Amino acid sequence: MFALIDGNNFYVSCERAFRPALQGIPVIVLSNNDGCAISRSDEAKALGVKMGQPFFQLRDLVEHKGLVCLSPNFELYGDMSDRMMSLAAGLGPTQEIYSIDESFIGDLDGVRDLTRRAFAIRARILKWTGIPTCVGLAPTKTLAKLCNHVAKDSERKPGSYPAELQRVCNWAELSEQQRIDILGRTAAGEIWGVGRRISAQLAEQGVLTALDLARLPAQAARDGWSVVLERTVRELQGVSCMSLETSPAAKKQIACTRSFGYPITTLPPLIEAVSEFATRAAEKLRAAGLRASALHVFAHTSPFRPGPRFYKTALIQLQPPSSDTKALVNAAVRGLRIIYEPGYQLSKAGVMLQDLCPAEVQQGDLLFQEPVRDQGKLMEAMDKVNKRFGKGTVHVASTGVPEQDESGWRMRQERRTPRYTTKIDEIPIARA
DNA sequence: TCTGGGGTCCTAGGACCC
DNA sequence: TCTGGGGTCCTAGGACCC
Repeated sequence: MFALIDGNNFYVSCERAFRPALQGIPVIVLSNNDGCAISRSDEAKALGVKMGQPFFQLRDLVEHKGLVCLSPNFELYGDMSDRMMSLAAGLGPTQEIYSIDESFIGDLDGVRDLTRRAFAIRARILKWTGIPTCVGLAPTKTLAKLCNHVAKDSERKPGSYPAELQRVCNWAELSEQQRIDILGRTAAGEIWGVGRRISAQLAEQGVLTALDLARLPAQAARDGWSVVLERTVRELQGVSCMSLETSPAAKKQIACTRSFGYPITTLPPLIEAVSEFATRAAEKLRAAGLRASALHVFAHTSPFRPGPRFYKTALIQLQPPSSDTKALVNAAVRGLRIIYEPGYQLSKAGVMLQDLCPAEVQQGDLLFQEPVRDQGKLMEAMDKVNKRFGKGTVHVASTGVPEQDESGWRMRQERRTPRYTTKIDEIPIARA
């Protein structure tokens, strides 16, 4: 048996935990650039705010319906997540932290009173962190996800599922008829692993509900789609195909990418932005104890706006593999100069580090020893200073950036205060 | 004016090898 | 001009997740 415990409207719930005045009103948390909604309270969902909906489309709701928009505070959410996860771990012997707001608990076979224990854990999480959660319990991860969805929706949308399944839904305690009923009420696209594309293709074949999907022969799922969908079908049929990943897999890629507040049309601000991304990425790389052998840098125009399209990436090999900010910034800027072409309104850029390897120097790996040792001290000192005094206190200068620069990127950097958010002092703050 | 950021996995197709 | 079959590796692109 698996449990899936996850926080309801997680980022909004984190904000609410410290600002009770946000309870009961429509609230959303916006993305980095205040670009779009990334977390919505139930009230905001009821107003029709969609996940990922751009902020500028929400003006009316802000003005006329009292929608409150908050800029994100990812450090807070990370802290709250840690607390929630350690409490959730109390439900069973093994835990997989699947995302910032979800964890699977495994090896629950034979645990007595599982449903009651699940209620107790969610009550404890609510009491100690202020985060409301729902729990799905089932013999496969996919069904646990479904049960979690049922637990949430039956509370949020009365009538969608039987009311007694609110908050905690245990597949093992359902009758065959109840299971069929639940699967039949759930759209195939709601199932974990079935996204927009595949659900459209399934619909063409007459597979509309989770029940239809569960009744699809596994081989047909494989032949018509892929082994991924086949696994999903089997899991819906109660055959566990996905095990618990208790230790996080080694990172394969580290990225830092951003959309710009304004389109960028010239090279200097782009160099500045990309240098910043490479710096952030290098910090993450060192924090993970890794070096990168390859760096991708990309820039592109907005897919939402008319005009000439530009979408290019450069791949720079790093030999020897490095975690040195100077080396990574240089590589990123070099790549950028290769792909850059004037005449485009660039909306987004980023740096991705790939082919990661452990930072420890292997015995006999003489080639790497000198540079790694030298870089190490300086970078370590930089990380410490930046951790203590704030991001970017010490940084690597990029070549070729003019002193004065009135372009979009800098404007965005200076506009630290979000375009629209509820001011912190307008809302009472609970005890920390 | 304004549309997230960070990931993973799978597959198809090309290059290359014997 | 005719022109095998099987395997591996790599990469790009697609699809998905939160």
